Amino acid sequence: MPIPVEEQISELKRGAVDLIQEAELRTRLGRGTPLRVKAGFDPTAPDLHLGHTVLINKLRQFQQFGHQVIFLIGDFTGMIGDPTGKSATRPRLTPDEIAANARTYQEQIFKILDPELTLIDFNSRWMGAMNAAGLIELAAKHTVARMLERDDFQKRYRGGQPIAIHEFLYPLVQGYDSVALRADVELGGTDQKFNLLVGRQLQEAYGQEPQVVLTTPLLEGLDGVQKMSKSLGNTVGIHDAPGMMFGKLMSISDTLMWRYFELLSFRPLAQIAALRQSIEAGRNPRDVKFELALEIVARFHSPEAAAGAQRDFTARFQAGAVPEDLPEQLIKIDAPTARLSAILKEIGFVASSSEASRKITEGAVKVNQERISSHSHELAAGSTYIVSVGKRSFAKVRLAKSG
RNA sequence: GGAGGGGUACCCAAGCGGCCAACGGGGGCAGACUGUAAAUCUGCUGGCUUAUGCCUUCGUAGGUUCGAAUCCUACCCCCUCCA
Repeated sequence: MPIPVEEQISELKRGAVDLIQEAELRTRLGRGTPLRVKAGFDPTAPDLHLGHTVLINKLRQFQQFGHQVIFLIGDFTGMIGDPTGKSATRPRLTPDEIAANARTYQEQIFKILDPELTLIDFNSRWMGAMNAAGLIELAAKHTVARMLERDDFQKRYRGGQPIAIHEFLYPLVQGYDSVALRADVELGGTDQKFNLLVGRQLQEAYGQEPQVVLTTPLLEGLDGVQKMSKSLGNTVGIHDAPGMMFGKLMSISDTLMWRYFELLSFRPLAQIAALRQSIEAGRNPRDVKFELALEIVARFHSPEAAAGAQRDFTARFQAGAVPEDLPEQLIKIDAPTARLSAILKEIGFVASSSEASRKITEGAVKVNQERISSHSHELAAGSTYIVSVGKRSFAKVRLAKSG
């Protein structure tokens, strides 16, 4: 019943950047006992997007091969703040906040992971109990020279930038987590590579077999160039509404679509290769993109929601229809009528009434499917309108006189 | 400590007394074409109850002037070279 080792390895390597060491992984898999697979997460409020799910998808693959996933919430390391990248000081979280964040994580990750094979743990469990002597013992197991091998430490050291001593503790504690958990494998993004390797070294120092390290790439955002990140506004959030999620996925380029298939789809590689061939044979890439969008929306919502999103999408863009099920928004105005530009601003379609004016000039604004060209167009209280800016922003608004 | 260069709108970057709400590029948004893709073309890209009107903006605070992003003074920050 165990899945053949080579089959596991080829699937686990899919989309991965580093696998250190492949031979060690092969040996461990060959023993036939489930591996303990660890990945660490911030204790801060999770607001996951598809970029984060690349790693979680990889955890899922391990589970499908019967391995044990340990979802480690770094509530202790959170006190330090990972110095990787910029060091925005983190506010200390209370135990209640941490517990709440852990629940949010569960809610999100169990759309991908199997709860039966997922252990959620907190590193404060062992780090909170460690005393100063233990910490010194831990610190004695690593050297400054090795620490300075890390790219950003090296740059800062060379550049005369300060490095606080406690920043060295972050990789040490993260590495010690692997010791405490007796991890067989640790997963992380490519930016975590150094920290993951420290885990290997520490396990060795503590007399354990060093963990296998597997890193996953940073997913490109919707623009196809920069990494997916909230601050760049190129994300697909896993809480995005079905229609929104579907639309965003349809808007990616054909090239990027394959990257998403590789890293986000659960389809076997052979099936993806077949999809590629079908396009070469003349199939419309849009239809293949539909398949991707359907799969992802179904994962985070439901197959029905995905099918609905596709119908809506088709109706909207191929037949020019208004989206189904637009929630009605109630806008209170204090006069019998209100200027359209003010309403557009009110519902957030434009940032200012000047922008609203520009959009009207551009011919992007419609009310009840009619293009509006007057800057002083008025909407009346007591009526309901479908207003839209461009092809993506639609709203159904009902105006009511206040007071 | 000494010498020099620089801080302009989301980013880069012109402008160096009025024609500057500020060239150009990037990014973004919209229109056309499409497969809501890409590529391409076009327009827009401070704010204000659209006004050939008003208000705010060119590191910060003052000053000169009819008039300053542009000149002067002080201050803050960044970079390069020398010691």
